[in-house]
Amino acid sequence: MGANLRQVAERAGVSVRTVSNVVSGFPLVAPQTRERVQRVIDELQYKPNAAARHLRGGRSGLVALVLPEIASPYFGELAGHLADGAEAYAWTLLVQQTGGDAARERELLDGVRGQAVDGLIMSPWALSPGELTRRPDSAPLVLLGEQDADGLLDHVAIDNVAAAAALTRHLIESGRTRIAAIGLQPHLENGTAARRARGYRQALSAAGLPYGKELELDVESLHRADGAAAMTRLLDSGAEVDAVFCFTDQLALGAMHVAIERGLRVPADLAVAGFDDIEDGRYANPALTTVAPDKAALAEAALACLAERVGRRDDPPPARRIIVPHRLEVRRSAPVRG
Amino acid sequence: MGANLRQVAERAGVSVRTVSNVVSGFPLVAPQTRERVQRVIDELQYKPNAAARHLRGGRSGLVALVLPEIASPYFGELAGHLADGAEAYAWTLLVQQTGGDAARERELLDGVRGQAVDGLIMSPWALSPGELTRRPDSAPLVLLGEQDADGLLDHVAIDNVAAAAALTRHLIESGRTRIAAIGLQPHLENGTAARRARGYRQALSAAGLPYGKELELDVESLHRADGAAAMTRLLDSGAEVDAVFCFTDQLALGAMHVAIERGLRVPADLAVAGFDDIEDGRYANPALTTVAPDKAALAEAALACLAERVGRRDDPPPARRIIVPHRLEVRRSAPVRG
DNA sequence: CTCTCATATTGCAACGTGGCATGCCACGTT
DNA sequence: AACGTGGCATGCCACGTTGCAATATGAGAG
Repeated sequence: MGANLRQVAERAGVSVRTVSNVVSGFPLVAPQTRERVQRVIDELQYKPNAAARHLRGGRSGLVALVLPEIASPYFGELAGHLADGAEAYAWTLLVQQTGGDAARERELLDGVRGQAVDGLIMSPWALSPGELTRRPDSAPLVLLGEQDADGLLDHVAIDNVAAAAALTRHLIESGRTRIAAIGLQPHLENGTAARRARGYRQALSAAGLPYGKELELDVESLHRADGAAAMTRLLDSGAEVDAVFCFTDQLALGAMHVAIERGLRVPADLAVAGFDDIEDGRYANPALTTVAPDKAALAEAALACLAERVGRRDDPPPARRIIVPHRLEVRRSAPVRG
Repeated sequence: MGANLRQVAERAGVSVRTVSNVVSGFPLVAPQTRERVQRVIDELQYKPNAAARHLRGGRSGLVALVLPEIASPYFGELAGHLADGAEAYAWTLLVQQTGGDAARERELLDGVRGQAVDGLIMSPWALSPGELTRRPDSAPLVLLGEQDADGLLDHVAIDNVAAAAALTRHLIESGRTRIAAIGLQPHLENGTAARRARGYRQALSAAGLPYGKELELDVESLHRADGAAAMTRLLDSGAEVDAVFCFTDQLALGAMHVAIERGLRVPADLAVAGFDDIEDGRYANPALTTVAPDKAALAEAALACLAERVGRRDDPPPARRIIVPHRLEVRRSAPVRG
């Protein structure tokens, strides 16, 4: 165990309180006292005790990141930005995986580690907006991804409908007419897939192109294997397609892998596009066309939003819906002219 | 704020201590008392206060995972396993990124968040074995990756020399004779790259094949971009090669991307192999041959090792070197016969 | 009816910190 | 010389929990 305030105080010949004042930067300390105390602090390598500070002050300096899976590249990259950004707020990030399980999401929502966090940043999958809203007064919460709980909970996201529509338009403009979608998740409350599907259909419909059940493939989860399985189903179904819009890059990479293994040329025979702009997509063969959310901005906005809410617990600001920018990344898998 | 022990005690008409006994499962509590207290606990939704427990008991229930970059797929997957496994020990994982920076590694090694963690699991890059060993009596530490600090610090790893040699032998057996290596990091204290290089050279030398500076490419860091840059250098150098062994899958994916963009056929013209078995490699085009460390075992071993050390702080066990299994994953990028 | 013993419950103290209120001293003013 | 002022330092307490030791209760034996 390291030294505590009392030991520093005894050694410096001052009271515990004075040492505390020095440590916390309280101005009314005589320069020479401050210096003497500081010397003893350095000598004994005193480090403030986080537990005591937390108990006394009610702040732990911890923020929980609650997400389905940290191993997923999108969340991994986001977590990286969040961990970096958290430093500016003197926060440390704590990772909690839900696996997309409703019970686990509920449990973590109610209280991560017995309320020991200052706030939560959560990417909900299985929980409905209603359940997200109906929660006891525990730590402040900021959601990642658009939520229907608009006006009730803070959330930070990109405009999924617009982004999906833009990407679909890009496929149409490049000459594709039979465009399938992979990644619908009707079993999840998380509305992200539904929003991307809406943008996809809007764009097709605006261009007078067909869409319908045979071109829309559900997935259980968002791993590459799910994308691969969906692509297999699509190809086996005999449906005529010249482009596939996958709702995440991981799905797209799995789908593209199967297409290539089956002898299809990407993009000549089949254009493939994804969503998320994960690093893998950039170096895939061919490189993956995708929607690139500004992840750094997403992370920064989530932290700033949470910080504001934590700072004003007595006088809570109204719930905010923060939309961060995205851009289309056109790469070889679905080029401008294909 | 939630209810505390005192409030539960008053309401249940017992002492604070008895409520504590109920909560902690102390056996000497009369069944009906236990039941009555439990009812009040449920009523008030009492949740133990983590800060107070931490202050009183000295255990925070937190374990810091200190690594270069959480967004890197290998570390992301490992973190996923660690977070899952941590639950069995009632631990929560806390993520700290170093970016491979020596100063940052040193700082985190000395004390993450003012000693507020029960232990550290760290993947050092820039710190020398000496510096790792020479540290004050802070939280127990388990290192990921082989370390020269053998006998002084716990570490959990695979046998890098053997794995690299096995992979190189596989390339040789598949008929390759000019085998390059991408991924040496002479500027880092972390000996992993050096170990893989040693295995690579051993296998080449045993087969009577050439190796040397022109076939060994340094990288600054381990991103796909570094692999891509190294491959560009290699191809531009005019060196004759028919296989490339990259010391991580990320490097391999970057390298393979460049090779394919340059019109090389993988594996016909150039076999590419990686190391780590990240999910991207499995679905790359072509799928990446690699060394697959047993990441779940790695995580489990690290946690078990740390748990033992935390449990016996007064009577510390001798430092352990734990080697977990790996296997060769032969895929299309470097098949058996190519 | 008392003594013993096991079971059940309790009060006290302490973990290290920071808010609050107060004490002390020196210095300048009346 | 007495008084007020402001800078500086301090003691006490509470945050919520658990280890320790002590006490209350009831059953069974002598």
